[in-house]
Amino acid sequence: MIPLPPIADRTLENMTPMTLNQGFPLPAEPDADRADGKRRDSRIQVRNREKILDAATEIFSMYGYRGATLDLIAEKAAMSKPNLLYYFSSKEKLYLAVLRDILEIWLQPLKELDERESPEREISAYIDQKIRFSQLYPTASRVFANEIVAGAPVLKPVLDSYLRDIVKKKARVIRKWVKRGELADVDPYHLIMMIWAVTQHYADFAVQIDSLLGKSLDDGKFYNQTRKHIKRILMRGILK
Amino acid sequence: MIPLPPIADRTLENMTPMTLNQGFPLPAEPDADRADGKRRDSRIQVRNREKILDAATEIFSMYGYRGATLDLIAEKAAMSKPNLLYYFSSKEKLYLAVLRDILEIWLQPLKELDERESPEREISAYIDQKIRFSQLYPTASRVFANEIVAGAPVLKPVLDSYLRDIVKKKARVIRKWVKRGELADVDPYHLIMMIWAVTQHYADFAVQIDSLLGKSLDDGKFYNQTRKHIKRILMRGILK
DNA sequence: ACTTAATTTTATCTTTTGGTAAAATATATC
DNA sequence: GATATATTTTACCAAAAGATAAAATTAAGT
Repeated sequence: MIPLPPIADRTLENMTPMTLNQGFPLPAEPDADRADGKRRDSRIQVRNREKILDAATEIFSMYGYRGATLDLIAEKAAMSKPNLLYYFSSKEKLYLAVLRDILEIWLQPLKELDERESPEREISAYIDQKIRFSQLYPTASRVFANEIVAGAPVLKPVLDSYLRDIVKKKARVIRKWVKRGELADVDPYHLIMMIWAVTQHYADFAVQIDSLLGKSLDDGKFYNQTRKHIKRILMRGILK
Repeated sequence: MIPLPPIADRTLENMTPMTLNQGFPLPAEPDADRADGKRRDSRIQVRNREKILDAATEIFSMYGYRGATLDLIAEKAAMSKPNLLYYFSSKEKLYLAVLRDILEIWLQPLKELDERESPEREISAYIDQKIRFSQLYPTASRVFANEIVAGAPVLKPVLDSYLRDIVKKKARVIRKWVKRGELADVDPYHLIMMIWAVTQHYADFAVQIDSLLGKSLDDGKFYNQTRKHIKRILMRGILK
């Protein structure tokens, strides 16, 4: 579970160290609300929280944190705004919940680069995972994109610590492959960035892809074509 | 000059064909305001419009259209809100003006792929242009990213027509190279998408890059390293 | 069935936000 | 330097948006 700090609106002076640093890392409490002894997760509770999170993910993915409104989210969740606020006591808490869910899946594929295997196999599998994520969770990817483009007001600490460490480890593995002569002399960090950029692009800029190619990753054929094409070029580019 | 339609908030029902289609293409009047016979572009006029456009670009780049507020923009432009509205009579008009400026530069590097030259030279130069754009106009790139991620409510028609045509032409050139055997058998569209994805990534996700690598394209050394690295991998990947 | 707790709705409040009106100030032209 | 015009400021407004209170309704436990 990745801990998330309170939102800091990095707006000129508004960006006090307080809001950004204090409280991080956090107790990592999934739904900070109602930590009392009451029974939760009733059928209705679970269903509605999920409905809200889904709706919120979609709205946040389109408009980012600031651009999204509880009215829009409530409408999409087919629910009154006060009712929504009954489940998530503030817009900020809702956003954090959404981000937490996304991070959980988003950080997963990173955890599997095995230096004992061939780079060909491992990197290929990694690309597969990333493009698969873009296919399965395009809206989640866009929420993430919005957050980063906005300057990562919430996720900055996560990028600076958690993600940074993971990437560092993976870079080490890649560097080892290079040293062993199994890979061309590539910079591990840039390679990882390239893979991220290309795979996420198909989710984040789906509208543009659709306008220009008339296709989306939903289309199984297009998905496979894209996947193979990316891999072909990248693998040719980095293998010895 | 690229014509821009009125903004359509693609929010559920709100997306009437009216707001989206009608009025496009537009008379392509740069600043739709004050088309009367009064003299414009006084020294002060020019300076303030520029100050506002700069501030607006920065705020829109962080928060997108919906998330940006005139108060924030006015503050960044060191100007009162009503004064800002004196120069751009609505948030929407201001956003359109910003987008117009961005499109103008953004669409430029696309116009130069010469099939009579070698793909090596041409594509290499193209990548250079794109990454250069990311270095010079990172905020502009993020405004664009926000607009696309949001579903391109304004730019959709431009993507569907203008950009589509340009890309189609360029794809033809690439395909010709492939047929001539000067390039590996790559899909032109995917190749273009890959180049866009990778080069824009360094501008759009600059915060993430900074967190993970501690660098930005502002740093000349890093810029060149990035540029060369991207080109090395991509060119190896596509050349015969 | 009855009681208690959980959920939903209605009404409302405050702040923010896009935008206007009109007065005040500065700038330019003669 | 007077006059007209352009620019800026001050004071507002109405609608949107985040949030709360309390009443009304529904579901659960006995």
